[in-house]
Amino acid sequence: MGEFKSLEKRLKNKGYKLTAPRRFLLGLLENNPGKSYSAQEIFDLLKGKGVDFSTIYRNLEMMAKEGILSAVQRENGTSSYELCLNHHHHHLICTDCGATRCINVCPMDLIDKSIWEGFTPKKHRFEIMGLCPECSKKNT
Amino acid sequence: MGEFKSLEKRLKNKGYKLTAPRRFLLGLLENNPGKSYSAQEIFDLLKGKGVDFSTIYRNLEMMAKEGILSAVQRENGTSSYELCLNHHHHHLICTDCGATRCINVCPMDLIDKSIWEGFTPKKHRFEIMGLCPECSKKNT
DNA sequence: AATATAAATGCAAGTATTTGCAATTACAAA
DNA sequence: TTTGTAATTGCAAATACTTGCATTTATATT
Repeated sequence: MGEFKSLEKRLKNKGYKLTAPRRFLLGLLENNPGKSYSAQEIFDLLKGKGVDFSTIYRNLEMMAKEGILSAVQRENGTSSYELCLNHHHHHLICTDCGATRCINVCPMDLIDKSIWEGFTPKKHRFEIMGLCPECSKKNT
Repeated sequence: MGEFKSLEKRLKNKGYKLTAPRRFLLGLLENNPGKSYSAQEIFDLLKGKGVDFSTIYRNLEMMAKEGILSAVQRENGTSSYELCLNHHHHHLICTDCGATRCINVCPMDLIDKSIWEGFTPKKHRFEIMGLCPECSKKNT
């Protein structure tokens, strides 16, 4: 709740308007911490609110760019998004049920700086696909 | 050349037919080691050979699954592919000119095993986006 | 509270990706 | 070599993703 309010504030501080679609979107993510959704999934969940797909799509991209959401690439290449309340982190992604779990290790902190050889790193992507504890048991 | 022959053999050994589109595809990648191409780029380069886009698309996916090609996700989400002659590796990707360079460090070797907590890792993705040495200079 | 105005939305069109299927082709077996 | 058969292809249709633009809406200003 407090967190939710502050997310709306963050949007406004960055100069964005606080519209109904954006409230729905943040509300959904806020009420499901740790879950990540694709644009299509959010569209389905918000059916009845009359929000257009493209609006969801554009807002997810915008919020990811602004650092309000973090984007996770699923195995099939589609992007999913979740609230990014904390600091920089990566994800374990269950290929069976889709659950994600944050991990705090970042390979950029671990690798040897000598590999760059003139390359200037800006961003990176690191995701681990596999089976979550529950699905690991199921699939034995 | 020798390598090329063996790639065709690997396809046959796995039970795939050696068709004209597949020869074109492997030939192109073989002649441009270290370069990675999207399906669309290969389609454009093979214009005149009369190969359908969907054929290229499906073969790239197939060869990636078979470990003949390695798939690299570009920043915008589209997949590009390159010959995967060596062992497991990751990439530096220039966001300006698109060049890729292989690196041999793998985060999976570096991270602490205690993070799994019941999760069973199967695959992972690790890519570093930034500017290659040339583009680093250009953009100063 | 009314108004001006720039941002955001919904719609529809555009592009890109993926799939189903009938026709074709590689290749194993005769 | 010819033939049979399943894999593969090209085409076209179906999805999925992205964008342009006229209309609407949030909000700063009066």
